[in-house]
Amino acid sequence: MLEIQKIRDNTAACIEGLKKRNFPDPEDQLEKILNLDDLRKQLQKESDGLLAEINSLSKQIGELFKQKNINEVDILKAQVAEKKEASKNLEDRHKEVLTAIDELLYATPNIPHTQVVAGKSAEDNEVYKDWDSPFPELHAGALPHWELSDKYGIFDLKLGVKLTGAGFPVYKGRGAKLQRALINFFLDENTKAGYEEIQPPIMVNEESARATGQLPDKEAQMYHATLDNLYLIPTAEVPVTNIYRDVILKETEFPIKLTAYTPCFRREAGSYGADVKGLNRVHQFDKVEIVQFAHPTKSYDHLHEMLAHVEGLLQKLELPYRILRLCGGDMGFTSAMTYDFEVFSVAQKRWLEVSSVSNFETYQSNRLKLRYKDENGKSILAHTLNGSALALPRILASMMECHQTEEGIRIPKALHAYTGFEIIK
RNA sequence: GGAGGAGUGGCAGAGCGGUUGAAUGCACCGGUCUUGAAAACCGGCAUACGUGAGAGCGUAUCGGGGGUUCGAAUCCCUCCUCCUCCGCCA
Repeated sequence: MLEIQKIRDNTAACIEGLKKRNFPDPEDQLEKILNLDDLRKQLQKESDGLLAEINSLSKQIGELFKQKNINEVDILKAQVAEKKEASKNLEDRHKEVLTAIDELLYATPNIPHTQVVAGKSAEDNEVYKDWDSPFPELHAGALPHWELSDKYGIFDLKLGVKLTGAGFPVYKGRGAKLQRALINFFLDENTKAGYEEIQPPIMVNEESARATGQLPDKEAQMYHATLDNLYLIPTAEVPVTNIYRDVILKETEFPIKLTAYTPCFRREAGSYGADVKGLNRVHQFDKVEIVQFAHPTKSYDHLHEMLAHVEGLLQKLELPYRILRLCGGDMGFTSAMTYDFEVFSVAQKRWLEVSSVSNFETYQSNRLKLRYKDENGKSILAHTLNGSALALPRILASMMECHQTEEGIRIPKALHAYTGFEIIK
């Protein structure tokens, strides 16, 4: 969530930023927050004063007891009782105001970076780096991945329906092996680039889900094990980022770079058509995530370093890609800047999103309470970043479609050592 | 799942109703000494919010939440976590 101090110091810039996202009536929203914060300060001042008086009276009572001056004690006790009543009321109001502020902050998205353009939807995204070579030529009768899957027996959605429900694919044979190969390939590449491999739990508690912003507003996106009040993670970002919840780092520890493979679970109801066909949108999928915790002055350097890393992966997979910088309206709620990677599927004649790399600046760390000490010993919020490197189903689909030949699906060279085969036929 | 024990500062560990935000040791930082280092000695060393130009002051926090009391790290309730024993089990 946003820092109130930042809103106070840069109100105009915050309003500008929210407008880029088409956030309705940002002036009103921020004003409400600031007014409530003023009220909060005033209430705390009153409450602290009252508590100080109570504390002081209690000490006096202690002294009087030692002196066996019981009559005086009763007078002071009465005073304390009175002040306590008032203090209780103040505290209740204080809590209410705090809750109200939180609710408003939860409902306010991150301020986009100044370079992010205004826009309403995907059409307004900037092409940051286009694919400038010809697209690979496919043979006549090239197929979309769901038909290729039937042809070569790569995954089985109907079987998933039998076992679980729609959107839970079953991978088979070389398809399953390819999944495993990709996971290992990505983890190895990420590790080589300096990311430490983490194997986190794939269920998290409420506190973790709250800290990375899945709760309260995106509750319906997550599978919830109600008996134990645990949530299946929608992305490794949740457990991995929470490793640094309530942590104060040393400035020298930056940057912290972590990578994790996990299954991801998303309920995402409400889409239809080509968007959800085949592997385009499923409820359970595998993803290798990269996460960085960075010094605020360096976070954009790291963002671009992550970009270059993901780009390298796509090159090794020999896929035609482009990089978009998302406009304000298409960016995620918590992001300050996001780049999307898209692979062009000649078979489907459209771009498929395969990775998203974002800088959250302090939006996440504020809720996480992830800070570092600067040279003056002051606590400063760190920046958090993450990206997919990479998500499996979309990549698998892209590879199937882009590398299909009349003989079968060609496996890019970089993967041969992992798959043990060079073609799926 | 059952029975018992325990959770205090970065770590270890006192305190078990009244100047205890918390002894002591270790670690860490600064200084003295030293050619340098070590040792020794001196000093510093939690977080958040409020307030103040600042020094500082106020408030809250001893696993989380609630309660008793004029006053709680200390008593009570509840939840969580860890340890020991029994049961079950990949």
